[in-house]
Amino acid sequence: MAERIPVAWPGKPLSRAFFNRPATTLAPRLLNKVLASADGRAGRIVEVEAYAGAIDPAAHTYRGKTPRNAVMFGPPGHMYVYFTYGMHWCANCVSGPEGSGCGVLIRALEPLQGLAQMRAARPRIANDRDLCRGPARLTQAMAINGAQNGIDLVTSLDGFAIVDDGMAPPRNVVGGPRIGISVGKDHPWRWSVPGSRYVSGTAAQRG
DNA sequence: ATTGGGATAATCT
DNA sequence: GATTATCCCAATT
Repeated sequence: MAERIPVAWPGKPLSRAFFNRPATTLAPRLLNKVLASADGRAGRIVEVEAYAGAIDPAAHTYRGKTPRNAVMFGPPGHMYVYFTYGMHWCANCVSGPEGSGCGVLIRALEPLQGLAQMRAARPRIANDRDLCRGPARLTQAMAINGAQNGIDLVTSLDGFAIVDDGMAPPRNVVGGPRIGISVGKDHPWRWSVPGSRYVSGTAAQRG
């Protein structure tokens, strides 16, 4: 049996049960949790989007299971990492119930630890605010790519976990429209920490 | 705040 | 074979 490698931020890794909720329920609850790696990096989740499978034309899983999206149809708590726009990786955590093809896209982090490693991974970025401000930026900063597709965030055997360090999600968050999609724009399934400087998008998109 | 270039895999016709 | 994609960056206004 492999040994669990502690991640960089103190707290309790989220359980399988925590992830086993519908994406639209899980997403706002992930705000203020911490995505952490075993190699010393950590960032607080400040922005997320839910993708709701068969009922959501913007979801990769809308048209059923394919080799690319297979992880999303698996157990909750695993990470679905996909490549897009010819150059970018984005990371989701699979939500429940298993088989529903639903997940939550992590869109932005407030960098907490491993800043030097993040800067090294994104050498052109002058401002630490922009290290993890965007779904493809945070994967670069955290060193997430296709090699992490399908890893289990609950056991954290593959070096990543989402931990609860005691900070509650913001109260009274409201969902807004998702970003970067061409269909399903009517669903208000994007949530962020109000007032956070580390949320992605333009001022208009942030509200 | 807005533009346009960048570069590729998966999926659809 | 064509299209589009859960975007980023640098350069402009």
